[in-house]
Amino acid sequence: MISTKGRYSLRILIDLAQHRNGSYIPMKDVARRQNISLKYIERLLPPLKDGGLIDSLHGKGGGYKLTREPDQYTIWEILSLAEGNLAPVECLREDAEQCARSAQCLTLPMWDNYYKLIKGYFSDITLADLLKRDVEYDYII
Amino acid sequence: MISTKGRYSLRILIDLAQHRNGSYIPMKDVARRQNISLKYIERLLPPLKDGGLIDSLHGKGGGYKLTREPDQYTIWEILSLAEGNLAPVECLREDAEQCARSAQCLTLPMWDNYYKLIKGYFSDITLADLLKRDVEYDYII
DNA sequence: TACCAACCTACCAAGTTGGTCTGAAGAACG
DNA sequence: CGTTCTTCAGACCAACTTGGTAGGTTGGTA
Repeated sequence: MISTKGRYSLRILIDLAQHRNGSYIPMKDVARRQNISLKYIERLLPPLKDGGLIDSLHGKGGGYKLTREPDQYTIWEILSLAEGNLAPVECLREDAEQCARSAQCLTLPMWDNYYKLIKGYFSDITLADLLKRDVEYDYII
Repeated sequence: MISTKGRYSLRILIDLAQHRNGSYIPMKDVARRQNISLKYIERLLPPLKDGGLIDSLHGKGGGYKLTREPDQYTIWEILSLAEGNLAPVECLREDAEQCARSAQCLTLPMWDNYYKLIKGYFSDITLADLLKRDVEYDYII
């Protein structure tokens, strides 16, 4: 299951996209609109900022804003940063060392293709796609 | 991430398939071959048995065996039973009540198609497919 | 300099994961 | 009948993750 880390992060970025006007948007407003505790939101933002998805400004008139246009964010990028990683098994994580049994593993090809499949799916959807509802997310299987 | 519940369950069923001979196979043997503690294996089996994937017999000469041929098991079925459910978000679980915001939810269609995608993927792979290595799990995206 | 908002750190309750341990009960076999 | 082998049921446990809350500090603007 996708945790609140991923789901809330998506909602925060959607909110920033919907209310973007060039200046910084305080999280107090996002928290109120999205009905998420401000304190919890603050814990979700550092990875998004470190990943370069958002820009921040301290102090009065400060807040956060998107660094790009909504169609320049893929959902994969957002979820990966928010959740840490989305690999289905340990041995497919980016930072994983090669598993000793990988050559004989009967399930690894299945996990590997699964990972590619979901990566492809979420990489083809952008933040802008989510903003315009009524869009069908086509896929062929 | 797929937990050990799902991954070990798969390995147990693969083992039962590889060593099937019509009679019951004691889990002691499976535990030794798969290098998984017998006690932990015993905790994974009830859902698989309740789901009708395996049959058991008490006592001497007893153990577990598959109830069908390996090509009659889909990976989706196995993982669903072992993991409980694989829905990416709460509102897509079988037992979930309709979410109040579902009509306006900007992300629900994305989750819904994601769920269908992975369900389709794992439903097209059978236990028999895993047994014959070198098989490519084709997908189109 | 006052104010505001990001930012950092610590803390906490509840649930999940990945086990272990003890024992009961059913079935076969000598 | 009793032993042996196996499933099966249940309690227990440590470590980790999730989903928060609380308090205070820093940095920037007006």
